[in-house]
Amino acid sequence: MAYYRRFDYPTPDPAILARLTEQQREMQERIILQKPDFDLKLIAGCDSSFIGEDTILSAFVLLTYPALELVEKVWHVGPVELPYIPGFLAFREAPNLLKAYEKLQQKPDLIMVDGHGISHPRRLGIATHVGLHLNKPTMGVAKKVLVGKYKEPEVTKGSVSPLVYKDEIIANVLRTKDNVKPVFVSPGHLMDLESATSIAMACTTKYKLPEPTRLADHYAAVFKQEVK
DNA sequence: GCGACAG
DNA sequence: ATCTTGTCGC
Repeated sequence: MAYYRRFDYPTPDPAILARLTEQQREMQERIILQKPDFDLKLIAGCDSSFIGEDTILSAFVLLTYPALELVEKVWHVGPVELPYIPGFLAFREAPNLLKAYEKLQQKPDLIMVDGHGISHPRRLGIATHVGLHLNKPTMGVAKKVLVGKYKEPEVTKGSVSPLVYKDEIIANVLRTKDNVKPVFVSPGHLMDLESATSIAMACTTKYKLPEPTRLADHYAAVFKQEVK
């Protein structure tokens, strides 16, 4: 079987990739990056985990802000259509993520997504993709870089360093815990880099991951066990 | 042409 | 993402 670059993923149909790339280019025109005008009271976090090869479980948690108390947690299981392809993660995971979102009784003012926002080759990381679909403020918190270069931030919590791509700052590399690998914070949609960075920091307690993402991660694992 | 590559 | 034990350091 043919493989995609150095990964063990089947080579996707070039025609399909061309279509998805075009779709991202169209969506790119609708991205709005600005200081959010909301009064942040409820913030959501989401994450997905896989159950087998082509079945995904997505979880959403809803927290109060700035107290960060859990008020709701939901999940949804469904099939995935595409293999993982760097740059096209949203087409694989967003559909199921959105179905889980619909199950929330209350809707958040902002959604923190695990993955990148505009720190993507075409500015369409999963956080931006989801924000455009819901017309809702979103921001991304990723554990690894996708594109861009940066200098390692100082090892103390709170240190930041810009992630630069094509002469533009597309994210902030944020140290959320002393001597622990930093996270990459970027605006998704209806959001700006500065706000995203300060909110990520405000949501960080004693762990590396900001609470919305950390709890979504946690419950995704818990729900996964219950489903099995 | 050779690497790099979210989850 | 996922497969997986012990181990080093704060």
